[in-house]
Amino acid sequence: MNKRDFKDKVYTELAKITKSMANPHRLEIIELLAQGEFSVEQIAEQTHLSIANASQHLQVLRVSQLVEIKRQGNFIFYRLSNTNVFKAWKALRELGVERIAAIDKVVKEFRKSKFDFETVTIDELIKKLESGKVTILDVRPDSEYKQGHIANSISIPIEKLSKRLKELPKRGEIIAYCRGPFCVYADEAVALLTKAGYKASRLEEGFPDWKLQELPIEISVN
Amino acid sequence: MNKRDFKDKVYTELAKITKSMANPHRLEIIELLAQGEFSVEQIAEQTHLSIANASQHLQVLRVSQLVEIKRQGNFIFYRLSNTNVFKAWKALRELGVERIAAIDKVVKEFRKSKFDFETVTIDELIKKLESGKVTILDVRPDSEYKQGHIANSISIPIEKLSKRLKELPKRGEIIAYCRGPFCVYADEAVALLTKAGYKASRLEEGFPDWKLQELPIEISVN
DNA sequence: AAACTATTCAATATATTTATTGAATAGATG
DNA sequence: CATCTATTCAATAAATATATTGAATAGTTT
Repeated sequence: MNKRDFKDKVYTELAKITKSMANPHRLEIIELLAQGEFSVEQIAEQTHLSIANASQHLQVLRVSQLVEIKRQGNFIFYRLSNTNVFKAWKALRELGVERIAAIDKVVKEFRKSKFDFETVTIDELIKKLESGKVTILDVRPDSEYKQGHIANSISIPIEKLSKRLKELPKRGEIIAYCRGPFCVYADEAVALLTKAGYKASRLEEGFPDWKLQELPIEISVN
Repeated sequence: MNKRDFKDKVYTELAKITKSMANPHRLEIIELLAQGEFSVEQIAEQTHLSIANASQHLQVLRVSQLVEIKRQGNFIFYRLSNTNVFKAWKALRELGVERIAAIDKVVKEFRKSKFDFETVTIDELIKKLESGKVTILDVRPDSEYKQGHIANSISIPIEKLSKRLKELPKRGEIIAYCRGPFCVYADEAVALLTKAGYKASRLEEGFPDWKLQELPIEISVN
């Protein structure tokens, strides 16, 4: 094999992997799977795809080895095959937000139009935890919380939050978090909490970002 | 704008960026531009593309804002618009090498068939620099060396190495480096040096990886 | 073993991506 | 101002990606 053939092969393979990520639905699936395992049906529902279409996209990800499966009862559960997959998604996400004004604009405008609150980064949250009284609130669905959450966080899925407000301490500050920067559960939570008189803000990033930094997490067993 | 429209817009924009990277030639161009600035002609030559084809690929990268241009005399020079572009490429590269056996296999087989030497990682090089006598050798073309190189490295472009061996100290160890893990200049250098009786090995990563870690670098002015 | 269920496959039409060719352009040089 | 040169554009044909539909499959449950 000569030098040129070698390069062609390597870049072609790398382009295949990149192509397998280069689709809006597949990126959304990757972000979802960064939370844990999901069946095809769940993935289809969360991403607003038909089952057959979701399955096709999952096959693409599977061929390029970005996801793995596990059979459980009648269901097949998909998960990311490695943290490197999330790392690549995160790098693309950060490149996009920083480079493409359109993305930053859409995110900012959507948030401002509906919520307009300050956000807190992971670094800022770490500092807050050292000094003050902070309650960390996980507003993702229960199954995602169980598969891994920030240590000492409280789980109240967003759709139950309005009825379970009394579980939260009135004193101190509440930081709500969810799947990632494009997930709006935490925004909705902050809106609700602020209206109810709490001092609340959202974590800019999501649980997978926290986990990637090897910050303390908990997993529910059974 | 509702939640779904918001998500669709964000993921569509991110997929556009990802698509703009998802081509073997464009990935190769990105890795090349991580070394510095190049004219369209130079890019076409380095990547074995026709000028028109290279130009088209560069337009794709330009539209998605991954590269920027600068006019100088008759030439237009392209460069990466931001370190986030290299970060994304690096993340994809590492995902590929770790996930896709085909890539790792091609790289290992190509090296073994022609060279079969040990490699040194950046972390290992840092340790070596602290303890022993190490000569760092940059075998990239002169123009790339000038645009940035590892501090205290010696520049001998690969095609001149055989005639300039006497410039290198016989005592101690020589670590050769070039553009990145898929660049073979450093492999060729190690083969040549070993044959000439030097103790030599190549740096696994390339100059951009060293720079990204904010390790000491030098830039030639004028 | 039959029935059931979640998932995958296959076929199709449409849209997008790619390399090639040759012409057009914009800016520099004489 | 005319000429030159590096780069870009436009048109094309071939290849690849996508969503939809309905049928097929593989594994579970009864």
